[in-house]
Amino acid sequence: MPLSHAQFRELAWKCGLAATHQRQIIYEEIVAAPGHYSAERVYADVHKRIPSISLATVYNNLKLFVEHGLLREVSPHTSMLLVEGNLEPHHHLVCTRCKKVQDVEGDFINYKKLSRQAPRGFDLTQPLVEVFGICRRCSANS
Amino acid sequence: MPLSHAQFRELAWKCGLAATHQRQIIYEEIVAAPGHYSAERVYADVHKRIPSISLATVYNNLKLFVEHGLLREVSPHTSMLLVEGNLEPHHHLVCTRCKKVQDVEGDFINYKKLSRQAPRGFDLTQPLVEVFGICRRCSANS
DNA sequence: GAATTGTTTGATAATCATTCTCATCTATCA
DNA sequence: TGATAGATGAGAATGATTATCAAACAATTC
Repeated sequence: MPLSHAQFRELAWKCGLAATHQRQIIYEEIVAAPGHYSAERVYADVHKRIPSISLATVYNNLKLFVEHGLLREVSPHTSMLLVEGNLEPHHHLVCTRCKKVQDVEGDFINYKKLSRQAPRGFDLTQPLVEVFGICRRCSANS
Repeated sequence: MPLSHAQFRELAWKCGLAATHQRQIIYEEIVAAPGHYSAERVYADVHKRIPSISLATVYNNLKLFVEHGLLREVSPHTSMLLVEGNLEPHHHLVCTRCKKVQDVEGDFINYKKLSRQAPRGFDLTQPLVEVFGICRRCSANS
């Protein structure tokens, strides 16, 4: 999904972010294919196109993109930053053993009940759910 | 909930773990009151009773207890190890901003649908669910 | 209850993802 | 053009966790 610089500039503009070359390449690499991307992975990919890129720049911009809603953080709770470009509502299945994350459709949740059970004031306008279990491969090896 | 050494020995016995003094105190400190305990917190509490305890020992034993089902890991996905003694089925509400975790009753999930939607082979026999949102305090400050 | 054997402990070093620092660079506007 | 704010790159710093390893201990056997 190669964006024109103008297109990216407009996107960044809406968020009040400067449309730098590094930002555009970082964004492109993530949006190019669906999936969950670690900072290291993004760094490796972007490094092929901008050899002088710094890992800190990747981290800075991933966090900025997430803050501004251009990317989604796969799990706001995880030990490793993972981002995804898929902004459609969906949830995640996480393997307790190997920590791998897979997407799952979300209509197994009764939102009415959930918000009734949540403490007053807890904002669930865009609830994101992570379901833990054991993936096929890990349950085979045990 | 002070356990006799004999009681703790029996508990450890079932898991094939030696009933050391350190282990008993660590376990007692967590089971004494409901709540989510970080390794540092447990270390601080246990340190009052066993000043020579090492942080590594706390980590080792928390992980062993979790492996053997004596404690539950609050989030298998988090950057900080948190454990709880509450083994009753329940789920967690996590604030995306401040990362604080609260308990929530679990019957907002349609397990039938969930397992239909999960990929074949994904083991959901004891699903643990984390729901992300924004806690009252954080949504007030924004 | 002493000897033996394997496990556990404590101190500390190592690891690893992430964040910080700061000098340099870049873009944009006055 | 020069000034100003923001972005970048290199590497050091951080902080939670893990690894290492000698010394201490628990459990089993005699």
